[in-house]
Amino acid sequence: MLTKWGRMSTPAPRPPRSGTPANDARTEAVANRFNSIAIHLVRRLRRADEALGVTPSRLSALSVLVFGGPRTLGELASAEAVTPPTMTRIVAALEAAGLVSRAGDASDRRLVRLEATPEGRRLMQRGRAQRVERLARELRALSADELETLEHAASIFERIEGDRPIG
Amino acid sequence: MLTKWGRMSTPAPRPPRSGTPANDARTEAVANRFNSIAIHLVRRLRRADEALGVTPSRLSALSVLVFGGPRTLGELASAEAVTPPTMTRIVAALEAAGLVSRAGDASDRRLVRLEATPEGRRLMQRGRAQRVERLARELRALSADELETLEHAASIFERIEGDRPIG
DNA sequence: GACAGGTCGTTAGCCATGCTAACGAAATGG
DNA sequence: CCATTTCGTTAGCATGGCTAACGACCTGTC
Repeated sequence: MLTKWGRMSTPAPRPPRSGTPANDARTEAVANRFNSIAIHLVRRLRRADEALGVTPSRLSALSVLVFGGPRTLGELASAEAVTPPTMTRIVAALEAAGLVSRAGDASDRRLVRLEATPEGRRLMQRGRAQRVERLARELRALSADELETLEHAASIFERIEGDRPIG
Repeated sequence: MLTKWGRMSTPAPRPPRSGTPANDARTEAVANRFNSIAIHLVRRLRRADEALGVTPSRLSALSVLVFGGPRTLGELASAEAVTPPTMTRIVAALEAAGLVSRAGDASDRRLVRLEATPEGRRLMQRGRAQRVERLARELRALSADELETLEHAASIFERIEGDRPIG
């Protein structure tokens, strides 16, 4: 369930591996906990990104271009799981900031191809540490085992979400 | 770094337990990955909550009242890590929906005390499964070990964030 | 070649949620 | 009593979600 940090500290019981109702309750509890965690992480992220002068959604889109390479606006919208009008707006801001450049497509004149500018790339590199400094600082207090747990959990989430077509 | 799911699959090296630069890079990488995960989870959550007719931020605040008990508006804002004006607006919507009730405080007339209504409580219970059904469904494909990893990771995050005063 | 249907990105409008600035009411402390 | 602090609200702005509508372009069929 969606609730405050620390309120979900009731550990779910260990069910068998099969998809039993108890297992369903367990996965639901996990999903609820991470939904709450996500909301608070995004709020934290928003505050950290203020120092960079770029918002989380914009940086997320820029990151796709920087690390995933150039793509069309529709592909970027799909990759970021938002509608094209939303991405149009985000890209317009990135362009205005000189972080993304836009070009047509020779084979299909409807398409808008987007690419990170050198400045956009530099900002991703430079801002990388600043953006997550606060969270990273708190993660430093964790043991290596705990860090490994988080890394493993991150991989699980990325695998789940990675099922989506990248385009 | 903030990027698309599946792009952070490069495992960080295993550093020693001490706070070395390599460990700093590792925690930073973990922080970056979870920041990206959080953005996408919230987007997914937003779509799921549409069925309930209540937005994620509102449900998060309601959840605090339902499970954490009544509190002042300022306390709720603090618990949710937003400013009082923002919480004023969120609470106004919850009140309009009959999910939260407001009262004065006998010992300090400046204070506004908030409490979940029976309807708010019922909605939290009823909507619980619906809200995270999609993510929970995907988590069902995980092994028990993986679920345990996620549960452990959730507890770590909740501990980090739980350091904040609840008020 | 003509045309219907589909695709792409943009514009407009609406809503929600963050923030800051400003303010009035109430409480606190000297 | 009065200056300062605290609390919640209002107003304004920016951002980011969405849907609806539209024009430009592409594709497939006749």
